[in-house]
Amino acid sequence: MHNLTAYNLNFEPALLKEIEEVGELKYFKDADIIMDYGRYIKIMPIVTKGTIKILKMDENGRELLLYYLSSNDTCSMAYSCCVEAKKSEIRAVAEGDVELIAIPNTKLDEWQSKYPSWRNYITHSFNERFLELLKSIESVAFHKLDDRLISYLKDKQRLLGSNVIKVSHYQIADEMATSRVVISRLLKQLENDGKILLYRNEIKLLNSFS
Amino acid sequence: MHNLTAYNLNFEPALLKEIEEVGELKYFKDADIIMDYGRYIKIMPIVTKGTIKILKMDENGRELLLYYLSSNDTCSMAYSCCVEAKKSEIRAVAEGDVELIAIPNTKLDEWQSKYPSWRNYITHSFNERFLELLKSIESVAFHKLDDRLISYLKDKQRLLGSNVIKVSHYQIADEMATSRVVISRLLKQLENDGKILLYRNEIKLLNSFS
DNA sequence: TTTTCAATGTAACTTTTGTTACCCATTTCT
DNA sequence: AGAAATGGGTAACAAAAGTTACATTGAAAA
Repeated sequence: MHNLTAYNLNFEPALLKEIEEVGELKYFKDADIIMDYGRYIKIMPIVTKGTIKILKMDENGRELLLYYLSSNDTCSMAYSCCVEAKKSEIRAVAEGDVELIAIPNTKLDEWQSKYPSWRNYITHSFNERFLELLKSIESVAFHKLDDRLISYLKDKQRLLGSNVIKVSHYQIADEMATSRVVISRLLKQLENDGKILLYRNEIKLLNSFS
Repeated sequence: MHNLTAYNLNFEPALLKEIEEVGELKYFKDADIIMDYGRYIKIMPIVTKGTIKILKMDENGRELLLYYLSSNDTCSMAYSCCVEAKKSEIRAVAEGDVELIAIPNTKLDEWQSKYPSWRNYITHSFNERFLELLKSIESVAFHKLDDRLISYLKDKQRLLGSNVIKVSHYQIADEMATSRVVISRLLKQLENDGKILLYRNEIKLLNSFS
């Protein structure tokens, strides 16, 4: 029913059966906050449909988009928070409709001892998230805003599978932890360079963009 | 002999025995590169003495200090690289003399199924490293250089257990991915504010610093 | 339709950071 | 000792990013 095999996770039948039994399907809609700063987490999510964005916030309320989770992904933060009963340091927000399987924290360690495929999955997830954080650090530490903006737009493009990105300058500024004026300025520059077209709440990436 | 119990790791006796058997003690001296970009990793280190710094490098050769590993810590990157046979994305460098136990990659998964304390240790390590990366991102994304420099100095202070930090402006600039002139300028400002004293290859943090 | 509001454009200015260039002092090498 | 290398101070300038302020435009609500 949850049909995780379809997504190439290669879980053992016995594990799939257990997931069927204890995993609870949950649904979220655009902009729903799935996980938040300082909140305790009692379930580990496995995303089955849609996209979740993971954000880090500073004391002054500015945010930074770290990475996206999509089908088959899980949140490593959630895993260790569950197992160690710690508070979340990040915020997870639904981008569009999201479906996920919620695994109760009581099962996580148990499955680690029983199922090699579960161990693989957890290790693999941690590694992927780790690499994404490294990419994120690289972006912020080594690249200027114009480059980062281009990366941001490319990520959106890949994620949406479309050259038309429906987003306001405010949203971009938020997710990149800068101000709207700066983003507008850089976007206008990209438009002047013939790489994008700007409309209200919409950016169109031209062929010359990539 | 390796005496890991002394460090509060709470491994089961049977696991300690296995570590005694297969773990190999390795020694490094200041500035030795323990792990490097693009290199395959076949062992997982558990630090028993000294400090290791973990760095990320960009295409142009600039580096950024991510965090330190000290006694009882392990490198999560190493763990997943071992298990998944992937190349390292980071560089690990000894700060002073370092002793570590090298665990062969063949044991990592096996112990996960056999020893709850090993699972705890791995999960805990991943979480700690994850949180350090988040701190690192927060620093670079949300804070200005002067704040970051103060954090840098505080970290060194804590690590060395001393108010006297033996380091050149060049080194600081390297680890913070900026230029020497900028660091000298900011340090001089801190000195003028009466927070530090500057000498050749040495910075003394005054009481008013913290 | 008129009003209201959110989204964007843009100028002018400040602050922060990076760069270049050249200085002097100390240490190390020959 | 003299030469060379390293570490640090500082000025002057350039580039990048942040800030403030205000105008314009399009969309939605009254």
